[in-house]
Amino acid sequence: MQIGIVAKKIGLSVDAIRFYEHNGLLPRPPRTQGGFRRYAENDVETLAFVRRVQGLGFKLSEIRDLLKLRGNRLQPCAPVQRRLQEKLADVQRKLSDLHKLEHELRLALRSCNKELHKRSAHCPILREK
Amino acid sequence: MQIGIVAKKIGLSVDAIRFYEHNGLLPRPPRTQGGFRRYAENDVETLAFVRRVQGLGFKLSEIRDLLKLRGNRLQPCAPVQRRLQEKLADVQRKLSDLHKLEHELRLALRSCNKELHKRSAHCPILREK
DNA sequence: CTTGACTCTGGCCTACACTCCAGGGTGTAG
DNA sequence: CTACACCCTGGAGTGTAGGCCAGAGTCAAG
Repeated sequence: MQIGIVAKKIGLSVDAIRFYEHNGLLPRPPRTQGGFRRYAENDVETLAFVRRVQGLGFKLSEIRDLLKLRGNRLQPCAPVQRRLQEKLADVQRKLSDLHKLEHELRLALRSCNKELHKRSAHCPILREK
Repeated sequence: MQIGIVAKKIGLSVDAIRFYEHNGLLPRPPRTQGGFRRYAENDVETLAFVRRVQGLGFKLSEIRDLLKLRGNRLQPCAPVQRRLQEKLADVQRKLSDLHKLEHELRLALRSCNKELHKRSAHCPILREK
């Protein structure tokens, strides 16, 4: 399979696939005499895995790490589970930050609303110390 | 006041202040004969404003925009309110995305847990199609 | 053999908000 | 007058995940 076919199958750009190879997320495939990359089904699965865990919020550098585990004969769950838990904790931190931010924004909006009722020309957000 | 003093007062780096000036978030201040920037209280307030709305999740380009409103004699609340509402909508979108992600991560963790109970050597995350 | 679609490499570009640096000049206290 | 801390400019670098491009080469079908 040449790179464009793989790209279409997986829904990635050709550039992205080459980028993954360059960054160690996909092994260098054999080449034709002319230098074209020749991929096998296996590579498609690897790319599918990459997409899947990317969808779980993992960075490419973290995925590279997961791919090492995936390459082992023994594929223990525990280290994967640890990474998932860390990621979950990250997400929860972000959620909590965003909830705080949401609260701040609501407070700011409320102070604007009061000022609108007063028909004042001075927005409290712009002036507040 | 020279730039280092302002930086300390506000809790910004000297570089950041120069960066803000360069990007139109702070007016170019008068200089000494030798070329040192001389800031007034007003500039400190502007920087404080920048930090405050940055804390509300606004980008520097958006803050530049808010600073224009702040420069007006009339300081109408309505446009500020509109921007706050847009920002709130952004935050809510992000919250919703993160909630979904949290859910996905929990599902993944659950499948790992089941496998651990089975004492299997094959992590479902690594193998799952 | 020709055509047209595909692929190759290398390198530069994007957004964001700065940080860090070299090589030089300045301000001020003692 | 001499330290020494501070400041100046311009430009490069950081991380993330690729996008886009030119100029050249290759593959497969007809």
